[in-house]
Amino acid sequence: MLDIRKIRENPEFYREETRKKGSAVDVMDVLALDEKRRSLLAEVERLKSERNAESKKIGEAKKRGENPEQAMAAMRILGDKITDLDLQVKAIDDEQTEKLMHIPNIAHASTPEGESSADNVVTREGPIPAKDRDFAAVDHKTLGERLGIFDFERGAKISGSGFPVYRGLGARLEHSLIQFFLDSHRECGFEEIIPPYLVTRNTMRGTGQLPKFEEDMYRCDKEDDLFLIPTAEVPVTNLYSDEIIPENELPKRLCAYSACFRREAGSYGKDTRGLLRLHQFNKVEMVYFAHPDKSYEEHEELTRFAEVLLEKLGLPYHRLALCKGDLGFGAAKCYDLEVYAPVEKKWLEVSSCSNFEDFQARRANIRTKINGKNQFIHTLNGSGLATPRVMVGICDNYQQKDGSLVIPEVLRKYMGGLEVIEPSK
RNA sequence: GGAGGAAUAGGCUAACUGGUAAGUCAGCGGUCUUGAAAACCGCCGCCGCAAGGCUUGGGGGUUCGAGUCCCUCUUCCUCCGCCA
Repeated sequence: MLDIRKIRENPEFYREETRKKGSAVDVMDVLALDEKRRSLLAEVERLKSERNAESKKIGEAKKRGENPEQAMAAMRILGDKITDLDLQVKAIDDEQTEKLMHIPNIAHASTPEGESSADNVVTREGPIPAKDRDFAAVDHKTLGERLGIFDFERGAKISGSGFPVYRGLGARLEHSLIQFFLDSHRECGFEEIIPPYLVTRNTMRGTGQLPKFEEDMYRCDKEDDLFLIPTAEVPVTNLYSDEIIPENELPKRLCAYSACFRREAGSYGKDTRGLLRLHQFNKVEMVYFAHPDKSYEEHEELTRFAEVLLEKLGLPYHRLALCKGDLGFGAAKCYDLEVYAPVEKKWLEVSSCSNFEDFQARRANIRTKINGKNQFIHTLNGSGLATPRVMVGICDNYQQKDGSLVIPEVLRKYMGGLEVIEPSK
C-alpha cells in the first residue's frame, strides 16, 4: 500500500508512476476521498473533545449531588451526531483503503523504463556451457517418464493437470534440491521457517495477493475462509505483522520451504508441458526484513545468494532487471533469474528477487523504531529456488546420449552418492 | 468435542455502587562522574506540527460517560474425551 501522505505531496508523480505499473485506479480519486475524510475527521474529533469535557463535568456535578439533566440531554444529541459522523468517516476510510489496496507500488528509480517483458534488461550473464551435443536430446517430460522419475499421467488422474508426481529417484532428487537450498541458506545465516500452508484472508492482504488477485488463489473453504499459499513469502513475511522489530535485529534473514499453490488462471496452452507451469510446486523462499535505509544493498545480496545456487548446480543462467511494466504488483525493483534449457531452447524463470520497500510492511503493519520513531521496515523476498524449472534445467543440461541423467555434483551427497540415474532396462 | 478459567501499553501489576487507564521493572535522553554504578530530572501505547483524538484480545450493544454491565468472536491455560 502506498503512503497517502506522499501521494498528497506529489500527486502527479504518483499518477504517472502507477500508470506505468499498469494501475487501473487513479490516485486522484483516492486523494478526493482523503480530502473529504480528513475534513470530517477534524469535525468529529472536535465534537468528541467537547463530549469528553462535558461528560467529565456531568460526573463531577453528580458527585456534588446535583442532577445535570439538561447537560445529559444535550450530550445525548451530540452523541447521536458523533455516531453518525463516525459512520461516515468509517465508510470513507474503508473505501479509501480498498482503493489504495488496489494500487500497485511504484518502481524504484533504478528500474528500467518499459512496458513488457521485451523491455527487461540482462544485467548479468552466468556461465553458459552450451556446447553442441552429438545426440538428439529429449525434453524433460519424455526423459523423466522414461527414467520413471516423473508420472504426469497419474498426477493428472488424481488431481488434474498441473499436479506432477515425482517418484523413486525423482522424488529423491526433488528432496535433494530442497535440502541443498536450505543447507546453503543456513550456512549463510538464514533462520529456517516451516510455515502453515493455509492462511487467513488478512494474511493474504498483507503481502498483496488480495484483494486484487483472488482468482489466482486456491480458497480452501467458505466457512474458514482460508487460502492455500501461493508462496512461502505470504506466511513468512506476515510472521511479524502488527509488530515492532527492534532496529538492532535488522536485517532478519528467513528462509522456508513450502509447497506452493497457484491457479495460474488464464495461462492455458502455452508453456504448460511437463513441469513448466504447475498448480502445485515446491519452492524454497528467502525473506528479508530490512532496515529501510539499506534495503537496496540487501536486495543485491539476496539475489546473489540465489545466483550462487545456480552456479553450484552448474546451470547456465542470466539475470534480468525487470522493467516498470513487467514488475509485479508490490515490487519496487525486481531481478529475475533464468536458467537456459537447451532442449526447450528457452530461458526459464527460476527465481524472482524483489524489493517491496515499505509496500507490504504498510499493509501488514511491520515496523521498527528508529530514533524513537516508529517506521515501516522494508520487505524483500526471492526464490532460492523454485524446483520445477531447475529440474527442467537439470534434465535439459545433464542428460546423456544413452538416456541417463547425470546428477549435479552438489546434490550427490543427498542421493547417497549416486552419480547418475540410469534408464531401467 | 465437553466443563471451567483467563486476556490491561515491551514484561509485571492496579483502578469504590460505571466517572474517563495509577504504578513498577526494563528501555531511552539528560544532570552528576576520569569512566561506570547509584541518585536525581525527563521520556517511556498509537496518530497528529499542534489543538486534540484514539487505546484495556477483536467486533457489537446499553449509557451523558464502559477496563468495569450485556451479547458475540478469537487466543491461551486447566481437566475430561478423541486423534497422527
